[in-house]
Amino acid sequence: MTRALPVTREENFPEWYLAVVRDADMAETSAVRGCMVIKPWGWGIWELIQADLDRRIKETGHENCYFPLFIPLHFLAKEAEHVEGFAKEMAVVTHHRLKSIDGVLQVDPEAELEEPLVVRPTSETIIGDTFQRWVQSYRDLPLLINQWANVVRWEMRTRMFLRTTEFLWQEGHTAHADAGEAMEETLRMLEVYRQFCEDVLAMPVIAGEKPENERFPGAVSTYSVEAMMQDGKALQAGTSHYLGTHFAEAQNIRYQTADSQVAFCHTTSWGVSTRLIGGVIMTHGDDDGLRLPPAIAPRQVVIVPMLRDKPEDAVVLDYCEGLRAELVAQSGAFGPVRVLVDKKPLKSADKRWNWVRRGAPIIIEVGPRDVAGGNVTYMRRDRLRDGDKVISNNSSRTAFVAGIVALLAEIQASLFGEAKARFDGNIRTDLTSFDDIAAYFGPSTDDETDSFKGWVRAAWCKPGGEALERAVERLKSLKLTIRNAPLGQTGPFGACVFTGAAGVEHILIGRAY
RNA sequence: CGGGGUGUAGCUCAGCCUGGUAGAGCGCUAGCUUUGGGAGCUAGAAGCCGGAGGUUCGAAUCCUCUCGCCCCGACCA
Repeated sequence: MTRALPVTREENFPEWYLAVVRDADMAETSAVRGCMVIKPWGWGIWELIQADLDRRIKETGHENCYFPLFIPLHFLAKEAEHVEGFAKEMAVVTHHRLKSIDGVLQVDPEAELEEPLVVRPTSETIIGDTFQRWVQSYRDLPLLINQWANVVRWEMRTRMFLRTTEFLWQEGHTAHADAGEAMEETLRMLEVYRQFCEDVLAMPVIAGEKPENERFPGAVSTYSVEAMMQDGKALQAGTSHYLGTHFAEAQNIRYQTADSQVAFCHTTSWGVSTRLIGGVIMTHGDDDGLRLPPAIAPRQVVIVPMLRDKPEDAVVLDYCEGLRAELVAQSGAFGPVRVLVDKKPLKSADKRWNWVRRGAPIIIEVGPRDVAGGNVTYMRRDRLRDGDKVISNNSSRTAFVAGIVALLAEIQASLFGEAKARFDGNIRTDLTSFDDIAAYFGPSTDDETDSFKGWVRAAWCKPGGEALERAVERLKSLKLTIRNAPLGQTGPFGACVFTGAAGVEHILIGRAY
């Protein structure tokens, strides 16, 4: 049983994940603790994610801006809950100069800033400060802004793509005249994320509201899209917050209404990050490496010429180039087909497996026999093997070119279908008491290689305050968390799994990243 | 910040107990063979053994201090 990775998902899921990141050439650790170098293949995926999502953000009326990396310390002090939420994980700039002292380069003690600057963990405060100047009248509303940026959160434990000290994201920030509009915006962007995850990343998610204890610091309500990884754990793939007037009051974002009253704006914020790439890996990856949905594959078709350092090579290369030209002229839902002829002076078998690990949706191998017959011999990354044997598909060149757009769409759909079946098949709805849940998930262990459990969908009475804390503590003893309360629920609901009282809605419970 | 582990070639690690001045596999480079599939053989390049101090004729190895990284816990997109 030979696979392209040194470790299988079954053997050790966390190690498998790291092996994919490394062997698919996506990213590597850097000299800076917790920060990663995103390599061309990983970056190419991110660029495609950005391009598609950026279009969706603009289509819903938003404009891009850029705000500073540094935030004056006193900005954060304004919203109490917000500070408390982030205080423990901030990078702080206190000096502006270095100096060589006794031949050692060090921070110049005389160059201390009057007020420290924090490196943004998120930009609510500095954007709020700007909005306060931009918003004067109801005619300025709604204000719909987005930015693509890096942010820093000084995390104790990091994991490539899933949780890094510095990460990349987009953060949308909007200001509205009233609660209704702001809530509509919050849910609109949540729906944009849901569609994006499913249609582009081929990653099924459930959109819902986070329980009180999982809210964004300073938010009135927080919503998320939650994806299920292949080890059964949940990944929060995107969030959208209704901030009420909390930030507006803290930062004086006010406007004059049509009848000359002064009112506070209702604001929202929403974001997705490079974490999505981690979600793609753990949704679609297999024991041969990454499998990329064509929509975000930097190269959808890779042509590997079988070169032998002989004169015949020229004919093979010509054929490859001709095929490439015909393929890139095809265009479908994902734009013009992205094709690479891999001419690197490596053995063709090595190149093939490199592209298998990277997850290129279609890998074509061209030898003299294909050239002579006008054929295309290719592998589909979504259906690579039959048992241990690699499946080799054959087609005439003309038929292959004519069918490439449909084939890519089929691969996109098949990856989604596979993930969706696993997702739907692993949400238990028949566990109606906490004891059932405890028995199902078993005792808490430190071993991350626990068997696949998926999630539980159960009714609860939506307690708040201390009652919620007690429920959360009980779940915590099983390493479980409440992921969200799915939107669009209809009753009736059974008894609350925590208290036995009448349930008011369903929540999703599972282990999480 | 608590508990555990670990730093030796690009990577994974052996050597350390019982001090004598550095090894393997993979990768890399070159040559030859092989050629519808993750090949074989031969030769070669590559490490002041995390850092500082000490013991010693002599330290990767023993002692002291220090730094980094990994795993587990508290925190999180």
